[in-house]
Amino acid sequence: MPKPTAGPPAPGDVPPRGDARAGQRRRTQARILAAATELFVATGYERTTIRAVAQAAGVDAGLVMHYFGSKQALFEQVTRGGQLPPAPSGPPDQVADQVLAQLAEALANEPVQSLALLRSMLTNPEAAHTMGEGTLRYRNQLAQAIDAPDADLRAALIIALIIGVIVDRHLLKSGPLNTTTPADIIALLRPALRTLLAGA
Amino acid sequence: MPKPTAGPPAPGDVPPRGDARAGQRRRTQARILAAATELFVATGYERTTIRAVAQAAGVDAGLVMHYFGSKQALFEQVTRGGQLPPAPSGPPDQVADQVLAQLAEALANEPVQSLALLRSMLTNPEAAHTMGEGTLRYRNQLAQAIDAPDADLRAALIIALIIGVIVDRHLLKSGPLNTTTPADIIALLRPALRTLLAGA
DNA sequence: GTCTATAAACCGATAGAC
DNA sequence: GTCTATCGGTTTATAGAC
Repeated sequence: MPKPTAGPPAPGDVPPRGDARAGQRRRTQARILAAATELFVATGYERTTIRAVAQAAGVDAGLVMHYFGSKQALFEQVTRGGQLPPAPSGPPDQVADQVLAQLAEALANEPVQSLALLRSMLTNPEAAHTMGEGTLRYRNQLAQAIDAPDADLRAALIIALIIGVIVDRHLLKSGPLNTTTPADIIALLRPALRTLLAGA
Repeated sequence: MPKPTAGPPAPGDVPPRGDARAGQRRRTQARILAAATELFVATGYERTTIRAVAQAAGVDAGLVMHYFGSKQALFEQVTRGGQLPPAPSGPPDQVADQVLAQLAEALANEPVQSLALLRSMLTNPEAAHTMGEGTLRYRNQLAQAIDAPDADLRAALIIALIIGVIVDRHLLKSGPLNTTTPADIIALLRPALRTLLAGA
């Protein structure tokens, strides 16, 4: 069956004036982007094909290329905006609560842009590089809130813990971490985080 | 240059008796396995090609298939034997030290079989499944050493922390975690681990 | 025991019809 | 604005020569 004809042409539609065309284009682009996000998060960069994205969005593969230029550019569009939270600051006492609040938020609502990056960070060089830049920024600001000679190392361990927890819950999904409420998780993590933040 | 002729034929060699052939075969298989391990660890399952493995081992691509049957079977051969440490037990007080000792060992010497699995666990279903089985076993035994109603969750968080640290050090390699001695790392981790293990 | 040749499938990307 | 057709490249895997 070479012609599923899903959606976009809309046989009995209004005559396409300039505005209607632009609107149609925006909506189709958004549908492609949503489908690409879902597939990149689910299977990673390498296993996600332009053809599969097009099929999931109900359009042709050529159209995806026409709108986004290349597979790499499409991936960058998906992961753009997946920036980490504004980075905690202030007195060391409050930093723990801020970090835990951000983690709880990430555990409750799936941050799809970040998940697309996380899924491919071990196998795609571009994803690894983008992730590295993001964590570097976050780590530096986190280290400033730690009053200890090994603040950098402590910040790095905190980030490793956070990434491990998020990966387990949203990506690996194997174990108790994805059936437990965020509140229960951060309650157990609070004392551990305190020991890593306690510099002075 | 279609004929690098690297190694195996050995022009002026002894006439291949039965034993010599078997020895040659074993050595060639070992070379292929070593090359495959290196590439799987470095770039993951999808980006590692049979052709690249063959070239790195100095043999032909057809020979790799002849010996191992398929790419998937080759990957299983590489990751087999990558079993986790015997799992800690005993009084809760000693468990922390045992886990930290195992982690220090994994941080010092790269456990290549485990690293091959870790590299591909987010993008390859088989790798994810094998990892899931391994961590399930380890988590159950670890939970038995924790005297608390939420022992399973605590064990899962400990594993998430360990995986996060190992991934950062050996795979991502971005940050202070891969330039710090294992002793310094586990020294910072000990108090955090204690809070996660403290059930009673 | 090792390699050559090739099959069969799939990919990203391009050019152009409608 | 959307789709058809296709090119050129790469992959795993097989069959068979030496």
